[in-house]
Amino acid sequence: MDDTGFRSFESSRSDNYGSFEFSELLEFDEWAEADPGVMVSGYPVDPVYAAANDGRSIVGGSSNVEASNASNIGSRAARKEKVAFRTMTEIEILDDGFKWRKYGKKMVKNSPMPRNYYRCSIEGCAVKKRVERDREDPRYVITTYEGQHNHQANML
DNA sequence: CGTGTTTGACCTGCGC
DNA sequence: GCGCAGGTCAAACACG
Repeated sequence: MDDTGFRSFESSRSDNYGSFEFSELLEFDEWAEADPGVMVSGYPVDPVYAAANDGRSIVGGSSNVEASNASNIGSRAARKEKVAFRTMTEIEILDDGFKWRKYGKKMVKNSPMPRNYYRCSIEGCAVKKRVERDREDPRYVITTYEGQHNHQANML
């Protein structure tokens, strides 16, 4: 497992996550902005959502999709990944092993609750995270990850 | 003293 | 071309 994250998550959690469980993967969009033809046909495997899972892997393994399409462009960051999923939890600050810095809050019309925008604190890491409450189920939190980390998640 | 959070303002894209 | 919604930035503040 030499992924970009997905480790060091076994002993940092508290009991706050008692009611923490993944409900379902809402949606995911991946697109190659350079060459749509090389787009991976699988699913976006961002180690992030597995890390936030406290041991229960929701997506299983397979995290080498980037090696498949990075062969013709020659540069990384050739594609963005957006992963959104709903989580049943009281807290909205899901600690996935990365350090997040909130950079904005916006009131969305679709939801009575404002949406929060987070960004990875590590320099060079352009991963963004968007946290918002489910409109129909306030006890659910919709977390959207965008991008991939280029460092270890071991920075707590 | 350093880091992270807060909040309003500003910018951009899209729809009409 | 204008308006709306969403997304981002930046200054000030609070906290460790």
